[in-house]
Amino acid sequence: MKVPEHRSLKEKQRLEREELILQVAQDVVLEKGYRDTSMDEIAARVGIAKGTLYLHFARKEDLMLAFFEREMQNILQAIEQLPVTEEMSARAKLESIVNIMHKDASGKRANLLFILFNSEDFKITLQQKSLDTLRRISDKVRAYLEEGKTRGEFDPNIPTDILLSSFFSVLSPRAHRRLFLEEGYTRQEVLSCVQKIFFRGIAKQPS
Amino acid sequence: MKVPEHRSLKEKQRLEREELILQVAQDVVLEKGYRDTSMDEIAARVGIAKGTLYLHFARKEDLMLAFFEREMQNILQAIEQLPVTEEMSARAKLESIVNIMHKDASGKRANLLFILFNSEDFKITLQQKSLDTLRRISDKVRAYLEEGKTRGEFDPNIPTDILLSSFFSVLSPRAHRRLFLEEGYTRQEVLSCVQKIFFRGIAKQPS
Amino acid sequence: MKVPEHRSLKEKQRLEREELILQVAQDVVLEKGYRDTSMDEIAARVGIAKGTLYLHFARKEDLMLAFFEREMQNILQAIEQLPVTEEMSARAKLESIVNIMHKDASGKRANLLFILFNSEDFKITLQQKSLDTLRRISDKVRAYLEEGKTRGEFDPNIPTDILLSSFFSVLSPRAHRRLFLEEGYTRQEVLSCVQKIFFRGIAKQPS
Amino acid sequence: MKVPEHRSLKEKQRLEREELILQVAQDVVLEKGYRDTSMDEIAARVGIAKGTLYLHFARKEDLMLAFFEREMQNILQAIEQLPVTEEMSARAKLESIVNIMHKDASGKRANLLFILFNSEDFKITLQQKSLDTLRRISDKVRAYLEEGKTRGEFDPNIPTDILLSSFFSVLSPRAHRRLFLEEGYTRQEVLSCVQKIFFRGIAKQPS
DNA sequence: CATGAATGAGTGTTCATTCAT
DNA sequence: CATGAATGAACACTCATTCAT
Repeated sequence: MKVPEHRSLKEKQRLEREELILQVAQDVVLEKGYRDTSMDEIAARVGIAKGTLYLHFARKEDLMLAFFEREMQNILQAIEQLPVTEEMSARAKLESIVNIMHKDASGKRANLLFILFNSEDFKITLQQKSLDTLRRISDKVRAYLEEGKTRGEFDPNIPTDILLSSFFSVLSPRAHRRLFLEEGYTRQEVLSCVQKIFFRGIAKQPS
Repeated sequence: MKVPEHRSLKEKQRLEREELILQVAQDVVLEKGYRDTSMDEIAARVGIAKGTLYLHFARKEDLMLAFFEREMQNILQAIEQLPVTEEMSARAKLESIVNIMHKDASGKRANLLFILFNSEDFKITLQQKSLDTLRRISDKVRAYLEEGKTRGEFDPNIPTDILLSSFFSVLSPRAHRRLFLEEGYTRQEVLSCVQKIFFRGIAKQPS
Repeated sequence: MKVPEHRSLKEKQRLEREELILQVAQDVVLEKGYRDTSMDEIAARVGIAKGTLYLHFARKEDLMLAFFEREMQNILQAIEQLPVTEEMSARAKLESIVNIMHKDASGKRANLLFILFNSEDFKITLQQKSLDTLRRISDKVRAYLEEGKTRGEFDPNIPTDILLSSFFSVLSPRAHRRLFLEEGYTRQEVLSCVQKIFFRGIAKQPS
Repeated sequence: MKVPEHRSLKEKQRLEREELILQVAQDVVLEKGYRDTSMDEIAARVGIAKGTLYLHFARKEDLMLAFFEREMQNILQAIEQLPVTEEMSARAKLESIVNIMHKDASGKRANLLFILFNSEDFKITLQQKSLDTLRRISDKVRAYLEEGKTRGEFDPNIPTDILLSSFFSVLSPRAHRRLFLEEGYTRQEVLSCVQKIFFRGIAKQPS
């Protein structure tokens, strides 16, 4: 009995520390970007030696990928736990997804994902590991878009690929960053307008 | 009289070289990204010494800023030279602008702007220098958006800031990159669908 | 009575483990060389914690020295247990020694000694600890060389030191490695030729 | 005329510096071995910045290879410039080669070659670059060994490969290091004895 | 003005060694 | 006694920037 407890204590501490590292790494990446985030700085901010960092993540890449993946997992889980009923419209379902993506109060999550997503270096990592979670999220959205088309909610003349691409580009929280940060709009306000635009835009046209 | 002429000759050569540097720098950035573009490589490709590069641009940042600015200038000029007549709808005018942004056959221009716009390092520079041209382009778009509202083309209930932000996010050529590169759509096809979505989305609703 | 037994049991276990460590260390060194053998890997292969390794050997050097010494001890013992009769020629005795050095079928032993003997790092250790066993082995060879001289087998005009040095350089199994590995000669073949050369070379000249 | 002179001046300085780097690198390698020789230390001892080192040699490997190759070239050249006449015996020719290999008063050259030759890391480099010079030297020796066989000087029953391997192992200056350094023998003395052993050993046996 | 050699701070990563548990 | 997490010095290599010529 003793050993398991002991182990799980250590394991718990390990996970806590790993969590801390991920948190710090996120902060630094948010401040400085992927390239300018050095393992040195992360270690220093966490308050551990550089070598210790490498005990948790064998490469800088892995660390970055870890928190990217974690965020994607969070999103995917939230999406999968969404209460979807038959009578809900496709639009309502997609709006729930948008809400999840924007939920993070500080907007950190979205920024982070965006930074990584567009980092020249990270893209390579991403391709190599071909993140499954990413695909599953986008498949979910695609499924709802197609559902909307068959239900007669959305315009069937626009290819689903293009709808998907548009969904992520307009509704991406990053896209409208400036509005919150500099222009004083609330997230809610922006979100509701942008959704309005998108869903009107893709709505099935009265024949 | 002599000296000025001499000077202006030199000045002309200087400008020609500067132009060449900017061209080369663009190519390299397109190939390798901001961070992986080294001053060495630019100098080598231009065929001048590295020191000479620094005679034209005191920092790497400045060089990058310069060609960013130049592209923006090109776009601004094209926008300003657009043949706009009174009877043209606001939508038609905005579509012309979108065309300009996408015109560049290879998509080079758009890629370039996007790379810089999202480069971790360059963002800082951009904020510091607060590019005037950028503002003037966006002012132009904003003006047309507002014109559309007053003309009854666009929904007056959506704040212009949000329309603007949406305009740039959906219509950005970069947003839909994957569709050309991996999914086999043509630029034209994507563009026309995305425009349809956007303009329908912002259209004034029948009361 | 109890405690000593207990102790000796523990002591026995300790020695067994030490033996195991030495075995594993040898294998790794043979595979990867001195420098690329990490304490981590040895510990992992033995199945103990890294800290435990340091309970047995305070430094990496010491561990390496230990198995070097052990091999030398093995060789020395084998040499000392050689059945030497009065009527055996000095040459026959020396040939037995050569056989011992080459006996190890796989050539492991010889490779190992050579690796350590020529390892940049290890040489320092070797000098500091000035391995006694090494000297005893070479003393044995020297004794036979001198015996050969007095018996009239070997040329008395060549200083024994030089004979000794030559003995180890020509007859070293490592010296002819390439011949086995790349040229397809058998160990036996090479050995017999090389011995022929050496013993003819040092034979007393007919006056 | 001016530019060429200028260039050749710069070029001369460059070569001088490169020479200095090679010298220093040799010294450090002799002191510490391949692995423990750091680029930092070489730079510091030369009195230049680390970056400057990399201006001359793009990798540590290249620097090491450069002076290895240089030494081999020196030896090869000396061998090729040897005055060989028809009536010279094969043995005489081979002795000249041995003399060249031992000529270096301090024995530095030989040590250096040996260190590199047996460095775990450098071997890889050597294999990749498959040093031509090395092969040409050994081909020269092999040619003389075979000449000796056909002339009836050397024992035709021993495969030339084995003769070659023995030649380099017995006659290698490194093999007998200890004798000079610790036992007080002169190079000349050792050399002459060792040659005697080798050439007697390989001599054709009276039938 | 043009050059390009020189700089040196900075990067990710490794690994022998220590020590609290 | 055994553990293995933590350390931190060390390494090869890069590149924007400077400056003597």
